[in-house]
Amino acid sequence: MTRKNERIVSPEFSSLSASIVTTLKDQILHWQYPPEHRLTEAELCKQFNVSRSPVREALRILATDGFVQRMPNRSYRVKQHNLQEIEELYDVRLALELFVVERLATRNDAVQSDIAALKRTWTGLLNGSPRKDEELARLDTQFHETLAHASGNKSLLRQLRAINERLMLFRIIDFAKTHRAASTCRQHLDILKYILAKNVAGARKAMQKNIEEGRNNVHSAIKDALARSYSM
Amino acid sequence: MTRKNERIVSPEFSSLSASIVTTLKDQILHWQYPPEHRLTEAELCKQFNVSRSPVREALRILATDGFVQRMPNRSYRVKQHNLQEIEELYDVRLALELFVVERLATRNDAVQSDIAALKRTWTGLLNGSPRKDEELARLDTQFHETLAHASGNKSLLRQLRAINERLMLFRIIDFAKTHRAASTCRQHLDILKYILAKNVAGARKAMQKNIEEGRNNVHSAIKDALARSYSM
DNA sequence: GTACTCCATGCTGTATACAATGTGGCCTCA
DNA sequence: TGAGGCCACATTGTATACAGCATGGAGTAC
Repeated sequence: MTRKNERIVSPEFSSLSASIVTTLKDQILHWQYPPEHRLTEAELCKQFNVSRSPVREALRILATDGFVQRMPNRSYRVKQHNLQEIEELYDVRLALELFVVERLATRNDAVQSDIAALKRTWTGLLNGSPRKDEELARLDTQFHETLAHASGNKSLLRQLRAINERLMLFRIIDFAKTHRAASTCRQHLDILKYILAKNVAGARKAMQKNIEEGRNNVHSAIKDALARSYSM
Repeated sequence: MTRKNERIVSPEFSSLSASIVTTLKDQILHWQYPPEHRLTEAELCKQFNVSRSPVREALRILATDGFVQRMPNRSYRVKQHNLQEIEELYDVRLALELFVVERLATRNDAVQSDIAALKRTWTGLLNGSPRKDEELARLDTQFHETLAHASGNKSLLRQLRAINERLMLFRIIDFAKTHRAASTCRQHLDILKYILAKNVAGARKAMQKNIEEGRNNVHSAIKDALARSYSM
């Protein structure tokens, strides 16, 4: 039996807004709201059974994280990522991650354990049973973020995380492509190999290939989707 | 004669919080508040003669922009950038800007006018009369952001701007170094030269040298400052 | 003198009331 | 019939009241 004023929000969060943020992010990522959907404060107040203060705060956070678009003195709307923006984010990833592998291949001080763990994981994935798209997308994200972590630059890692959060939607599309899983495994193992061999140029090339393949998959998938929606 | 309830905030901002944000940023950048200084909402309410709502919003924005540090359920404090964080930010700059010059040197489509304008500006600065540190820091920032703009990646430009905002304090330190102005001019002109010559490796090297010199200046200046403050 | 408890205080977190702004529809007038 | 002005409504911006958490100091036991 639910009491009238019971909170919908998960208890593991100290503040209401933080909980609202994660819930909304999750809902947006799972297409619960269509792009361009209008979000009003009052509506969310009812949905979460809280007052406007935490809802407002959550919306501001979502806006800076790029999940919703704020229109001053009007409402918010679920952000529609256009093709160009996605390409741009993939390029920023490229910039950051090429730097990461270069750093790792140049001075690999205390990161050997991280690299070794990744090697085990992705060798296992290459030979193991197939996984769900969403899980692969998550593991792929984890691979790239682990490398960034190993580079020791916390600021860079934070930026990369923010980008990956926004791209998660499209990474899932990426892994819907057949054979993408196997090719990702091989590419990831390549990257690790070059890092361990301290081959900077090779590591950069391997990383570039990996990211560009993802970008191309997403690009064509979205163009197909647009073409289909126009023809309807 | 000031009326009792007159606003201190500038009128060019639609919202109070936006005005508070820029004012506080400016004050923090000009050492109005010492690092670690505690900022309470009530105090700022009095200072700006507004209620807690816009002040709270402003503080959240400043926290995500890295100017203040939020301590949940406690107050905020003016962020003290330690040496490691600054180094990290310089590395993120490096990652982004190496990508930018590579892009510019590879496919320089419609950016010729931007590049040419920068060339004029910095040739003039090399031969012209000396400028103030703060103005040089501003011009330097502008140089790097113009290149990012010319690369056409709006997301990357936004990230770079955010970083530069945080680093402005230290860029001014950088240009306090004698001869830094002249060497910056030469390095900037070098970068432009290699871009126009479509020499990717040269452009990358030149950009790296320029950024690293700034980083080293800041590094030694801060270490000196710390040493002095410990000996007092 | 030290460590522990408890409470007062200051501050943020949340709720709600009021002000201001933008939008859409209706009405009027040419 | 079409354009422009005006008003009502929906929604955000701002102010304020109340709740709850965190800290530090007084007081007490040992």
